[in-house]
Amino acid sequence: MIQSATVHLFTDYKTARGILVLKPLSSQIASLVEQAIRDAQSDGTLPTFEIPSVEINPPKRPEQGDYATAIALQLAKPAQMNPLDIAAHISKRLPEKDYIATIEVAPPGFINFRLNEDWLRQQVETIIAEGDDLFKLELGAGKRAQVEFVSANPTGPLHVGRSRGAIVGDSMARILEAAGYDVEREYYFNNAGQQMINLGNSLRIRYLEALGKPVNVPSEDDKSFYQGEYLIDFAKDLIAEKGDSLVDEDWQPFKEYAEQRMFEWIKRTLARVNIHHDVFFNEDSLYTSGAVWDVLKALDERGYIYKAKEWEGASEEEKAKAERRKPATYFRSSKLGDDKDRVVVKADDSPTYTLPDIAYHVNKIERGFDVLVNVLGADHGTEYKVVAYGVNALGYDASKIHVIIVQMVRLLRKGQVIKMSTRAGDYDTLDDLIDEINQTNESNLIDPGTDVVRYLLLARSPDSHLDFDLDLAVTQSNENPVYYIQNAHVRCVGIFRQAEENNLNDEGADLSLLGDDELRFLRKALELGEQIEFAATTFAPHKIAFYAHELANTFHPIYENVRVLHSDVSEDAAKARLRFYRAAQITFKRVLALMGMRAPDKM
RNA sequence: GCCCCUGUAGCUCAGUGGAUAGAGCAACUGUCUUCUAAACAGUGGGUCGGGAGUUCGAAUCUCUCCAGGGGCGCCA
Repeated sequence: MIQSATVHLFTDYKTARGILVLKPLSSQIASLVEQAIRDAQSDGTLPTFEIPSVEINPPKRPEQGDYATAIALQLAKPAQMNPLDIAAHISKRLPEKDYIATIEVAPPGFINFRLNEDWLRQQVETIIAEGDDLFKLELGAGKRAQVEFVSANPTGPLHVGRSRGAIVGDSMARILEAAGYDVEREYYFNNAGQQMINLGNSLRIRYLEALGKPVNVPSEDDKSFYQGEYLIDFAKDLIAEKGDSLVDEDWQPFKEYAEQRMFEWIKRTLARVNIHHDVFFNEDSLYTSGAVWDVLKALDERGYIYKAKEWEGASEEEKAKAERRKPATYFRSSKLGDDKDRVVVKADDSPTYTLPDIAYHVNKIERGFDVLVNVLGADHGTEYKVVAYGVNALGYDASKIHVIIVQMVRLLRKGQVIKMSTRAGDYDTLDDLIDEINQTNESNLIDPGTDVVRYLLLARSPDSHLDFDLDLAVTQSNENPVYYIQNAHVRCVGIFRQAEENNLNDEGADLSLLGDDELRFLRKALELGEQIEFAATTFAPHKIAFYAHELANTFHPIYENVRVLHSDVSEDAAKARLRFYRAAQITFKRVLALMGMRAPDKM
């Protein structure tokens, strides 16, 4: 009964590379409805008007079917007709499809679709056939996307605040991959600025201090000194390597050493949470290539550049001060809608961050990506705005750039907020956080805290401020959604482990033996396509985290009811159920992978 | 003062202009000799911050007010 079952969802959709791709049911139904409206228009039943995009969603109540649309209600005004009549006209023109059992019109004008249950049962085979590529969509097939995220300068270890953007960015990349895009992950950094010189100087001080040389260790008030203890460790390692041979050197060799160590550390931390960048883009290359000055020249040619000593709104004192200075170079962004003009070249002829940032985004666009995603922290909120003005001013299309602004993370321990600041040294690193979760976890997983961190930092709208509750993160019970989801996968694997001992397999399973419980799960599992599509097109990776929880929430009650290895379950039923759990396992594995999490076999 | 984000159940949060606003946790009551109880079943819980508007229909869109967070540098 398993033969020929895998064709239904993806018959029409193959990419150039020959990979099978699925199309979400809601999109398929939406095209049917759209066509039906067009048909009704061309035979004169409906007047001519522009058809809005047809939204198909699973309704809240099961008696309203599996999918529903309110399109007839929306068309009431342009068509100047009763919505119920419109719905009737549309549903009459909908073609028969193997996956649809019934189409009903419900007042005040909804069209409700119910899936064919035989077809639904056969999707067990589709899911198994798709495996790790389950619901790889055609949406981005043949297109390239780039996600830029983390982009922290190597001045300190990755702290929790930055980690949110890291997790969100990588999850976004995974979702775009699932949507069919060819995805590049990029990390933009600068190792040439004042911050890095400060880092070199700070390490030099720690180095001299460790050697017992007379040196003043700056206080916490000194913003140019990095207080972090890690520099004391670096200094010791440096002495072990080079002895006291560097005592007469300036900041330079110290900067190089610190940078290299710091980057290793950041990359190691990122690798721990399953994040790997394809490209590390150094801001400095925009200077050596001349791109920065090209941008300035191009802006100037378009009349967006002027020189001035002061800015509007300066106090008398500031004006007096400015009189004695050389003029700075301004970008006339206010002409494009900005609140004020921005300095792009300082009086000392060095550019501010704005100019290379514009050059960088121009560079990204010129590399030919179809979609660019930029994950930024809330403290950089205005930055992208200025960059977009600059990119547009140069005649490029800034609308290709999608910015995800992630709001702040606060770390809570026993209800108390823990302050985080890289420079002051009282930072809380992502490594520390993971280690703390690991310490209280009794599972056999390696580094279990990484999955907890990935989920908890993802499962919130980026627009929402995030309180990371450490007390919740370390609980190993149903309070913790991470284990709730992973446990669903563990339970599936457990069945197969046991089935093997009992010499039971799922070959030749008769899927018609699957009942309502299994159907409920399959309906939810088939929503994954829509979830991926929605998360990818609205740049909202947190959707997948919520969906994962809903899927587990559908699964666990079924697991209680639908037993495989009970004595009162017939062998045929057991085979069919085993086949079903194989599909369930694949679905959970896929969803966890989309979030960069592991699908453990045991916990 | 200006800009951005947030305000939904006791707590933490979902919610795409549509049908009776959802989930988890917490609280209470039950369920393991059978594939992991890190689970399941059940109960209670709401002026969707306030007000006005647009709409056949608003938690969702507009305006306004209130509260919290972030940003307003010739730092990045």
